[in-house]
Amino acid sequence: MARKPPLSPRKSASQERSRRTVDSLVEATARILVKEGYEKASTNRIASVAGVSIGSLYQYFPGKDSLVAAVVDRHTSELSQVVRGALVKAAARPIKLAARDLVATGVEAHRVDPDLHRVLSEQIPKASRPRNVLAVEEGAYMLVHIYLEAHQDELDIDDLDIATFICLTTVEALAHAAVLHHPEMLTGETGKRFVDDVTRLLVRYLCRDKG
Amino acid sequence: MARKPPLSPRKSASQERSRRTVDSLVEATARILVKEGYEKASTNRIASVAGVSIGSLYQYFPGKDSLVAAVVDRHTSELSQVVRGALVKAAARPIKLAARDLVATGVEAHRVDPDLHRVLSEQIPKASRPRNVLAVEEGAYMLVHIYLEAHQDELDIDDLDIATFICLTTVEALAHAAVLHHPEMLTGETGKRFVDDVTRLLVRYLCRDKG
Amino acid sequence: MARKPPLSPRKSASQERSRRTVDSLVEATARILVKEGYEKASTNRIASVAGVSIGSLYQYFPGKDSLVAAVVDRHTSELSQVVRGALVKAAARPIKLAARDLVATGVEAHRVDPDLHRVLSEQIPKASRPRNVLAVEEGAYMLVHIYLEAHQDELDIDDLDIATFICLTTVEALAHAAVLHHPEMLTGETGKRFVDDVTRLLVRYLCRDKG
Amino acid sequence: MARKPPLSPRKSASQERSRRTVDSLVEATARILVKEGYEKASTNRIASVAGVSIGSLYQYFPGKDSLVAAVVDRHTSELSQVVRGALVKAAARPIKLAARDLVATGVEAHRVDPDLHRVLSEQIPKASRPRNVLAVEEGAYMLVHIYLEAHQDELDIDDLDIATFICLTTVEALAHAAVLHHPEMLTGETGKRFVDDVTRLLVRYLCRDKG
DNA sequence: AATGAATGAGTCTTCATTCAT
DNA sequence: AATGAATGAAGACTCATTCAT
Repeated sequence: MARKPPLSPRKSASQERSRRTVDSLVEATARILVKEGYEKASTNRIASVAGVSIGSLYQYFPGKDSLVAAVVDRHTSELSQVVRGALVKAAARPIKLAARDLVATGVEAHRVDPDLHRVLSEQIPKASRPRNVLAVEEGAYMLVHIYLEAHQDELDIDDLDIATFICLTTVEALAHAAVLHHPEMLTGETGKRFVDDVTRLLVRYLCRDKG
Repeated sequence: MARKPPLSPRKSASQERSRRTVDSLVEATARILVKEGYEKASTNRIASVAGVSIGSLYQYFPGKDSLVAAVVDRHTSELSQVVRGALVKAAARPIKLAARDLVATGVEAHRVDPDLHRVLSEQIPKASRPRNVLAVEEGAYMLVHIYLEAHQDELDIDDLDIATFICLTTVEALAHAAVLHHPEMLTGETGKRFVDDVTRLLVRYLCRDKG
Repeated sequence: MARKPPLSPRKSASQERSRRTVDSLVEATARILVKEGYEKASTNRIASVAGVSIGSLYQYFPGKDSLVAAVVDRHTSELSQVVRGALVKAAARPIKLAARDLVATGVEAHRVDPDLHRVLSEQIPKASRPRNVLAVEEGAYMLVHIYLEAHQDELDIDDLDIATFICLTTVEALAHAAVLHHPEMLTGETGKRFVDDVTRLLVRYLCRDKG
Repeated sequence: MARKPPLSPRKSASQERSRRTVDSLVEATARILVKEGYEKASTNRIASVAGVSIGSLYQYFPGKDSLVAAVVDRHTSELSQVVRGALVKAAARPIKLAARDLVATGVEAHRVDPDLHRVLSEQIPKASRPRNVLAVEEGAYMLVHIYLEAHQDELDIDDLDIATFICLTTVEALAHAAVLHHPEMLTGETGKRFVDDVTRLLVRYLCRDKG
């Protein structure tokens, strides 16, 4: 077995055909991951599902992990779009509404492609996660941090770092667990109640007096 | 590729000598997992690190995942002892104290063997997780559920299931993230503040009026 | 133990290079079978004797038995050519001559590659025998059956099936035993006498009056 | 894997208990051979089916092949009893009857334990066949040879060796093929006709004028 | 650029056999 | 004598990766 190759693609597919090749490879990887899991995702398999020769695969990706990383990247970008926009909007609203937005956004994000999300979170060695992911997390962190800072006078908070960490971790974990393990908790009446509850969790935690 | 072997051990070593063999195998698996990760934990490697022949390994474990499962089992048992006792004690106390206990217990549990815990939670295919784990989770769920039920009149809660889910998921996630990603947040003054904050998060969420 | 892989090859080598690879694998298998027997014919051994990597072997053959089957196939095809032609010719001749042809053909067939034939008949699990073999046997059966049917009036036979079975089984067994266990019986004067005798055996059995 | 050990048992089980142990081992081997085939007959398996420790197995048998050889031996002895007696009796009768006896004996012999016989003849490397087998074959050969010699004046035979060879090989092959591959040919009316036919095959071959 | 044949290190697993108890 | 834990050589097979065409 050869040594671990780098995670980034080999060349930025400039030409049209190349782009299509790269896309089908990433797409094939995602499909295999979802339908058959990480173990079954061998490079040969991926190439064949993508309708591309194994040689070409290695023309664009230095190795298996790089493909997985590309999938993570792509998925993260999609999340990013959902999250970034929503968060920026929320930043302009008062706490109670902003909190609700944050929660809703968390759930929304986890719903982008739950099957893929599950595989990525359950089967992919965290080592393969590219900078991308961190970027999003840090972005969210900063936005929330800044928001809390700006509203500090309305809030009952000592340590902004801790508060930011708690809010984000909590929302992420609840959205994640709800979408993946208790999807029934997100539909109908219960769904509304769940979002209400999580929002209340945040608001009461953050605000000076009772919410 | 070989058929997926079952997760449960092949025979439970009765004689003294074989118990030692089994122990060193499980121990070796844990060490490799922590130091080199799931991928490196091949049966040959495990056997060699355990100072045991590969044949003996297969005498007691049908395959790699069964060994990993044994490690998870062992670790879960250790957690279990910490958690179970603490939770039962907490069950007898008023909410504010109980909440603090819950939080402390969560942090405590994650501190049992953080390195191992990290590997197990980040790299082990969920499929390898044995019944054991679920048992503990369900146990905790029940305890909390019962507690909330018993204190329902003091609380501001509509849906007990949602509340239980939120409390446990939140505490778990925060303890997990804190121990693994922000250990500095758990020491000294900040540490105290962190536990305070999380406790407050729970209490304010649960209780009727201001916390 | 690995799952029993199928007997048929994985892909039929289209390019020049791969055809050579496949050929040397089959050839190597045959050589090992003859020189060292079935047990020694491991896939690694075969690949190494063929001067081919083990990976390539598995690219074309799903497992050991598939290689053996290919050898059987190849040998059977060679036999087939000898037998088919001779039998068809014999079909046009009167009984006494046809019988002698049948016997001679049987001996001839067993002489194609006696060493290989011995191994194949003595050491190869019948399960590894491909469709091919049956085809030849059935072909011969049909030819003889039809021949006897056509000459029924000259013959002293009640049950055509039994007669066909007896003739073929007998010739096969005698040719086989003679070639493999008593080659001396097939040379010079004795050889002639042997063929005469077997022919007489058939003719007297089949014909109405004295032979 | 260790070198090929000898084929003969280690010690003649003199004591009662030893005898039972040896018997159950041979019996277990036979059962496994019949029910699961040669490949599945591992020494550990045999010992466990025999209800004997693997250590004890090696106390009595130097290796796996020795066990198989013992099974062959046992089976051959049983055949031997059937064959020897019948053949000796037949030796005192005129040709036509003797021939019929020979044929009947052949069929009878193959019916002793057809399942075991099939496995032994199809799956056991001929190398494992002990002296025993040869002894029976040679015994039969001698008896027939002597018989033909004694009746030479009634017969139409040049070469006694050839004739003996032909008779025995033919009967063996037909009985074998009939029992194993066409059992339906041995029952009822067809069964009688089959034996008649084979007898006629021999008689006409051997006798001076038409049979 | 694309192709796909070839590679071989490395994994899993079995099983005949030994030997300490 | 019996036991069964331990051994490890050997075999089957995969899959990431290279490279000649």
